[in-house]
Amino acid sequence: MIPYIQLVPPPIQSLRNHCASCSVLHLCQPKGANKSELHRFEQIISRRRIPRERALYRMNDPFTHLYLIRLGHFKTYQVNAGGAHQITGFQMSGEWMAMDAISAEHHQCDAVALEDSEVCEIPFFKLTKLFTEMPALLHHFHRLMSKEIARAEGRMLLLGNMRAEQRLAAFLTDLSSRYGARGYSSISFQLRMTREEIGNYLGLTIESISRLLSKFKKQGWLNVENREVELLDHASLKALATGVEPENGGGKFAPWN
Amino acid sequence: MIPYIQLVPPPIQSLRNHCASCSVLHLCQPKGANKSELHRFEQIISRRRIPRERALYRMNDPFTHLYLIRLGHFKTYQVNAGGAHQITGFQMSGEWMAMDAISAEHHQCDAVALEDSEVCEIPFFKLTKLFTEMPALLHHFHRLMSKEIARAEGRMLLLGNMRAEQRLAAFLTDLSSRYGARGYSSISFQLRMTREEIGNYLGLTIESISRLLSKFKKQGWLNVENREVELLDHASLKALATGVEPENGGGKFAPWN
DNA sequence: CGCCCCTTTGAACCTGATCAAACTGGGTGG
DNA sequence: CCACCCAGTTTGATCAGGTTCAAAGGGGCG
Repeated sequence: MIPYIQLVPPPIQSLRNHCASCSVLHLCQPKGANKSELHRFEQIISRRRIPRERALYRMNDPFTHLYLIRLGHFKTYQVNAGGAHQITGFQMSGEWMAMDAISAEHHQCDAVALEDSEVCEIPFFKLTKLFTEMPALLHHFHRLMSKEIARAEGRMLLLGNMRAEQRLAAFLTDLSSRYGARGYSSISFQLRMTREEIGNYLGLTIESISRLLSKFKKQGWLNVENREVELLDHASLKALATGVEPENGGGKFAPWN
Repeated sequence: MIPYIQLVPPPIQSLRNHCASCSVLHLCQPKGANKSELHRFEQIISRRRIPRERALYRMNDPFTHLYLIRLGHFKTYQVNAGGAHQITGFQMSGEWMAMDAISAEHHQCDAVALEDSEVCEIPFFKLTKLFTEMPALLHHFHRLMSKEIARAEGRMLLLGNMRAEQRLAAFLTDLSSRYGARGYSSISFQLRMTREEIGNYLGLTIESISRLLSKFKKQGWLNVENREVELLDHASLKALATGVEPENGGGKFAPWN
């Protein structure tokens, strides 16, 4: 286990009740939420710090809370009967976790912090009570869940249809746009995960990821040094990711063309 | 386009307002829904027939309704910029569709009937109004959406982790259990989709599907004749699907073992 | 009966996996 | 301070699963 600096937990007071000034408020709450609504929300939530490599929850844990990442990055992965891992997602600030657990009432995957992180912990039962009085919040919640389904469908397209190059390009442009949406640079960012984790996420091996990064670098599409990435030719990466191949229009997996 | 028998639309009366006797009521409504609740639900829905090969909705159509399949089978698929298709799911009676469209307010995929089918059409806006008065229905709806996310994650594991054999075994055992849950035989059923569609769904080619079916047949695990399937050794298929390989415990993509 | 689509089967090929080894950078201990 | 260590990464060589290309074999419907 890699050593890391254990954060000293601050007094609990400083970790509560500051929704109005929260940096991910716009992702957590619907537009136009008023003060009294925020206040109600504040009363049911609590904040929690998760050190790097630590699990927020594990598969089969009973489901009680939803989580919203305030700060940091997580990975979620499933483990099958044979012990093989599959990373189902990398989550960053403003993104929700554990919505897949509502149905079975226990968690469907492990959620592990990729760096020291902080989450908002939202008791699902209490949240549903709020829904009856705050229809805008309910609708917002439905959109969030729906988005999660749509996102998963996009990954099916990636894993079922794309070749290795396309997968990595899609991965990088996805990260890029998500950082952009958070006000960070969309062309220069740091990978929070290892090559191995990227490979697992994309259904490829670590060697393939390494080779592809070298290839993209050689083609002048990006710079990469350790975990520091700089996208130099976003257009080419995006074109590759969206399946618009210069050579032939379609790619090998396009039986209906 | 394959010709099909166009059903003569029955009088609209016979297609409405029979929730209490609906064969998929238990999948549509929460347990213990009472008569008055059912009646309210009946008032907002309508039934609709979709002939084979016809689309229920198409990608980018504006989202207005959710759909519940009463009878028949559908496939949903996305098309990327390069024209490549990816089938994201095969849906059967009692399953919901279009929950991925709530967020973007337009459909994320095409939904096409694999045979003459009948759906329940549920106006989403009116449904949300019911939620405020019927909390059990709301919770049921949340479980449905959550289940959809969990199902998608399962497919990620399949597409990212499993080899061809495992994918097909997982596909067959999944169908088996779903038919079983509907009161049909779980060992003998008819495939509603072509080999090509199965291949696309599993990220494989039609030739691979054909070869694998032949192989399974040769191993005595199943009988298959055209679209008629009979599972003879469900246990072996299940073991293969869940990643418990007899040779080595884990499979090639298990870097953390 | 004959067409057409779907499917099966065979052979060659290729992408990405596997196996192997060297390299890197940061942390540790002498 | 430097040698060492270790995990993560890069790069090379070989291998193989699954695709691609090709052609023949049904089955259903006109």
